[in-house]
Amino acid sequence: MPESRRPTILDVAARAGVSKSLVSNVLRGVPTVSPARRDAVLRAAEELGYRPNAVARSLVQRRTRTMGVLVSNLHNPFFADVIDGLQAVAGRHGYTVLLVSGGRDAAVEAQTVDALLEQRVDGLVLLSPHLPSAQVARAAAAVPVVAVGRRYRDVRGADWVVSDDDAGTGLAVAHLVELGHRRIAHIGGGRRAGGRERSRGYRAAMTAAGLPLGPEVADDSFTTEEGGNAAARRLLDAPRRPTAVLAVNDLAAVGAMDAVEAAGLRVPADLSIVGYDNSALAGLRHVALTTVDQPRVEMGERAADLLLRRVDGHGGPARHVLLAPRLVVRATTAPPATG
Amino acid sequence: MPESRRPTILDVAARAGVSKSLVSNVLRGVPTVSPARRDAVLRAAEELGYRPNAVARSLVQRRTRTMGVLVSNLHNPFFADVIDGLQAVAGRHGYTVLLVSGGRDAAVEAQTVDALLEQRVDGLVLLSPHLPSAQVARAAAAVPVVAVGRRYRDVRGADWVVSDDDAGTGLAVAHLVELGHRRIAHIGGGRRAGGRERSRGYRAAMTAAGLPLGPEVADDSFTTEEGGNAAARRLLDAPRRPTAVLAVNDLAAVGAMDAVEAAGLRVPADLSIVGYDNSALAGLRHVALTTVDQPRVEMGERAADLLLRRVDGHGGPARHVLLAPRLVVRATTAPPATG
DNA sequence: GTGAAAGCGCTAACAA
DNA sequence: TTGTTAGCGCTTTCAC
Repeated sequence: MPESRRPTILDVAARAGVSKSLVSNVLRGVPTVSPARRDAVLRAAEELGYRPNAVARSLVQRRTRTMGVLVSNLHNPFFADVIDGLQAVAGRHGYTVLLVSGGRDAAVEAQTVDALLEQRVDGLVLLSPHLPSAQVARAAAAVPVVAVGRRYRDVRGADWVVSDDDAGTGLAVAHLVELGHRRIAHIGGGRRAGGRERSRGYRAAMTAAGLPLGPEVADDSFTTEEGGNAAARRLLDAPRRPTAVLAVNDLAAVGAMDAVEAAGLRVPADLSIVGYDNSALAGLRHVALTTVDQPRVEMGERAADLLLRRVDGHGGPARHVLLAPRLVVRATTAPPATG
Repeated sequence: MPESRRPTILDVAARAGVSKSLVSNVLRGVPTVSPARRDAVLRAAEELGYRPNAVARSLVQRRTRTMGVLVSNLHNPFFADVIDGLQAVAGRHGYTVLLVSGGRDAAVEAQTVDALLEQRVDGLVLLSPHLPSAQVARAAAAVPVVAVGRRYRDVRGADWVVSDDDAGTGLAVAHLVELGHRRIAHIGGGRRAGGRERSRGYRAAMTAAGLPLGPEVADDSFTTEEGGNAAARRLLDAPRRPTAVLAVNDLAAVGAMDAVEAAGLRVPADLSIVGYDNSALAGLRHVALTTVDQPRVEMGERAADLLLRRVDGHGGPARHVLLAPRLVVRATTAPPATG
């Protein structure tokens, strides 16, 4: 039950028998306060259960020491690690991270950004792949903005942090090639989940290895388990069956595994499969998927760094951070069956 | 790039040639404003890119129209749905949900609650199973508090919303009994993840069905895939092998599935397995786990309802909401092998 | 060392 | 219908 009225700095001052500015000084750790008064103030605050009002402080300081974070969808496990990284750095600098979910709806997302801006967050981190550039630009006109996982090339002044998806699929292809695979199929994600970059990396790496491309299928819908399953069924129908499949993400890879097993083939003996994201799913022993890991926590840390720098008034051109992914080899890849 | 100084209501007033209270009236939709002035104000606001300062508004109104939500761990997919429910109801009432993660650390969590309280959130939703009662009581002294997924019996004034775990495992046992199982083993979660209630429900249902209890193992560590795997290996060593296993959660169930298969048995032909939570994992075709679903979204909605009621000044004794779980039958349960 | 006073950007009486 | 005024709870000069 909330008490009748919450104590203010004036109540503390009255009880300690000092002025409110003295209370403020004590609470902010100003050193030029006599020990006696300091104790009196601290005691009074304690006794009253005084809690400073950050709203009032923010108003006069014209900064809230909060960073707003917009995520489109809390179900995407990718976000959790990024936010952990964000929060670690933010906390170290006395910042609170205010997380809001856009609820996967473009209109709601725009509103949500506005709400954050009205709350006067000192900066904004965007973890929403489908926020339109115009919205981002609008936000960036008000506060520093850094996007994670998506490049906003057309927005001046927004920093971004992404991981190098081109390189990631390159890593996967290199691994398969090293195992001896030559017919490496690809399930692409269309425009979703870094689909463009990942497919491009696949092609570049195949070409670099002197291997023929394909078979390759791609669609926005292939980023789910169902989609990966459907895609894999199509690939298995190909005249010469591939010996390995590189999927756009882990979910698609798991869907593909099922299709392969349903076709009476074994993973990895008959067909190797590589995913992307190193999600919790991939790490289950029941799945044990070879996959590509994005440095999610580091992405969050770097994003927070960039934002805090801007918030502290450092200007300059937009900064872009490209982080290297890492291959995680588990049990779904092996040399191709001979013959 | 943030502009030099953000426009205030005074800037808008000056540009529109009216007083700041008139601007305030227009922006708040007060009806007694002449159309001409209204248009002038709206135009001025638009031209200046004016965005109301919620900090100032909150200060004078002594309410922020925000609800703080503490989650202990963003990786737990349980939270995402609850928050979706929370946000849906909150949004409908003009409230913004401020989500913060406690980072799985008790000290950090306490600080985080304090930060939320200093931000003067109008109410608090606790989605953190291990926050100590003392903390909750402290918070509840300042603002309305509702806990989700945990009962705080010793905290006066905190509402809570939980799902009926006793009934949930009861449902699972009933399903297995109906299939013809009589030797139903149980992997308990100790004190974690509703372990107490779930194990109690298992025993009650077994007894009610006139079946002998056990074999049963339980430990805090059995709530992970690894733990479920270890637990299942122990159960399979039992003199008379059970024909079904009820696990404390989906992760443990998946771990158990692996142990069963590693022992050369098939699920569900040789052994049925039931999980708990209906996580995304359970729904994968690769897993297709029979499990118990908690009404997560509804839990969030109810929590928001309770909180908003309190925020609107409705007092009265603490309210407790107990929601019914639901059995989701998939492919890991079947009649026991005869003989 | 301490206190008085001004003001952050807004809302909400109250006057005009 | 519109404007004036007094705060909301705090920080921050600036005197003393």
